[in-house]
Amino acid sequence: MSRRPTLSDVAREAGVSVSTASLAFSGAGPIAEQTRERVHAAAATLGYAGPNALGRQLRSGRHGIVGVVIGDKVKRSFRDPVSIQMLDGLVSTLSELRLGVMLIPGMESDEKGAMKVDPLLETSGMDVAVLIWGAHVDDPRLEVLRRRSIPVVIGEGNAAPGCSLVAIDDRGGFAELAEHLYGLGHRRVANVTLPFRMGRKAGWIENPRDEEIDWTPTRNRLEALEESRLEVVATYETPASLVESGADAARLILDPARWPDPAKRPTAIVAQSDLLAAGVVLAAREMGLRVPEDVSVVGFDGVDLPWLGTDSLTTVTQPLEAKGEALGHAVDALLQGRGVTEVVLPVELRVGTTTGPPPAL
Amino acid sequence: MSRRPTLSDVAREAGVSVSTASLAFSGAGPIAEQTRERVHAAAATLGYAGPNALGRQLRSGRHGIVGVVIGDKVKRSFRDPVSIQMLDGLVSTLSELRLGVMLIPGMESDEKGAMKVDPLLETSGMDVAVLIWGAHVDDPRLEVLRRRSIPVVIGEGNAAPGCSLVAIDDRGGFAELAEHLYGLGHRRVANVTLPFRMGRKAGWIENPRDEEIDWTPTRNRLEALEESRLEVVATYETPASLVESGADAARLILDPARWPDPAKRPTAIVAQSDLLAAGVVLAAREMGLRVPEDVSVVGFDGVDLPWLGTDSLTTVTQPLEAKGEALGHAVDALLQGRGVTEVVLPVELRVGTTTGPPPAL
DNA sequence: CTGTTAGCGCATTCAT
DNA sequence: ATGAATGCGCTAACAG
Repeated sequence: MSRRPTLSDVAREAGVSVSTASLAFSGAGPIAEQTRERVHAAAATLGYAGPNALGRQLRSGRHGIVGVVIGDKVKRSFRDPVSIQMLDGLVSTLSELRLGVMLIPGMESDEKGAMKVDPLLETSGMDVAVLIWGAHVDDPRLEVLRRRSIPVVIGEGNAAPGCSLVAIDDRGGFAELAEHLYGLGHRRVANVTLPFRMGRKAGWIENPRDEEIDWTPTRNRLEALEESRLEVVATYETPASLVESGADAARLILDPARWPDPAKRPTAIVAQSDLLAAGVVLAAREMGLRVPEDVSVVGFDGVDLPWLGTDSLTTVTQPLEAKGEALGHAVDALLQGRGVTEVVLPVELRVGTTTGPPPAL
Repeated sequence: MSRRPTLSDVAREAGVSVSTASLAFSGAGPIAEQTRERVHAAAATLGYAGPNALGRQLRSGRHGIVGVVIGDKVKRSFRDPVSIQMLDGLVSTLSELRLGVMLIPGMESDEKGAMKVDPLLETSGMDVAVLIWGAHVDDPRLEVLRRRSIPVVIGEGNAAPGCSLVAIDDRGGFAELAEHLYGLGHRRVANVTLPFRMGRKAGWIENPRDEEIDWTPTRNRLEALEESRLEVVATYETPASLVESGADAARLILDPARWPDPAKRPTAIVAQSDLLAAGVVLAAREMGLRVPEDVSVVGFDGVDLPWLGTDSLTTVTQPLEAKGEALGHAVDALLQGRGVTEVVLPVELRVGTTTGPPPAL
């Protein structure tokens, strides 16, 4: 027999019924030790490697797979250590629940620029989907998932009806960051933001209040800063949380030509992520400015930036692995029928070496 | 009816047989346009979202899943852009083949330090497994996969019997790198290597030839350097391809106290990866040395290091995405029954700003 | 403790 | 062009 042996082959070889053989592997019922051994022996002689996953899955109605929608190409999504650490927590947690993580790029813009949902999301089998970077309004991915009745956990995004949510207190974090700067004596700051929504280009934002901000972290962090005691004298939107983008923004913001009146120039730059902030620091140095003597810089996330050398960013740390674990627990709750859950995780201000009092005029 | 509708529900609603309804969705047979529409209409009224993946999978014997074994925790594996870019090519290629990628951490050392294969690898359903960072001798993961008769594609590792392989010409690349340095006038170099095998600590290697090197990239690159016209005056093994590890190594290598006779000190540092090389550059600067005036540095991989500023590493670029695609094609070949394949991808020397003539004595 | 029976949802024969 | 029948591999009820 050249085909892969099945449970019934093993049962026949061991001289027992299929259901008994099944019990010998699953242990989900009473079985004589002797019988069990006989079945395993038969399995060994036949080279049977245990119950076939497909059969078990069909029977149980479970795929054992959680689709993780990263929302972009892998290399773009995972250039950011934030995603990776979160994914780490998620994978570990789900692995213990015997659930595998399937990566789904999520959405691609085709030639005409139209958004196309990844075919994997349309057809591939999964028990739950996790949108780690949230959903936007009228998100076509959410529609697909709803049509397929696949329950959804959203990380760090707009709460969507019927979806579980794991968020962080980024408003609170940004408020603390602002207070820290205010306390040091800063009054005027520039803001380097994350993208407002999908497919944005870099550029100045004249009036942030007039913009439609589809991406929750961006909106929360921006609003928290606007509501602080600091005056935001310039806002620059970046297309992605990348060092280069932060550096580009800083080069423009710190250009002396932009501030004919030194009394109006910002004394600190608030970046919405650590990668952006790192770019700001590098660009500032490149321009001959000292951080924090000439300009203070703050970020958000609390990721390790080993190449920043001896500096450490003043930032707000978010519990990335815990966020991944929380996503995993939300998945579990859904699968256990415990329904939709919502969690907001705390963040913490971490003062580093990139902030200090503003320079004297 | 509160349970999810099945194909037979749709068939009944449309007044056709199940097999006809199946054809209406798969298109794998002749069907009247009218009937097809009727079935789809019935599906719409019932809220049927297309054939259930589980049923189809059991029928076809295919999971539609490729297990990608990353060999460590996600955050450690993916701190390296090399893995990520490769994964990107792999995911894109497989996505077009309607195959999902399941992430498998692979192996963990338990409390006692014993290696334990990830349970997902033991039980989770997958059509093919990809070991992106190769296999070692007597790799327990390979044993598990062989027992389960899951075909295997190995990236960048030792060829294992019965497994497909996608490798790069890193020997050739390192030979070119060495020639480049030799041509500039260098004679003595220090070598900062990748780990020799799993679970290694950082440290000097007295005699590399005496060491058992379980990891192919490390071995290839090391041997190619040893076989070059350069004299390797010091070899330092790092525990991982990280900026910090490179910096640690460089601090020791460049310590003047180590080289009482300046005629013997290395004039260039050869790192086995770009991340290591970047760490070397940063540490050298920190120690007040100019690169390349005081010491030349080369790396390997050709990844983007935006935070290196205006410098660009002299390195060998490997086609990372193409490697991922090649892994995907190897998977496809296996699935199509085209059998085991082996590919070696070319690499290319890219001269940057971190190499120059050695300093005059 | 073990065997019998009955599906899980679907795609594929083979008839008609 | 459509329908009836079969089985992919397994597990859960139930009967013994």
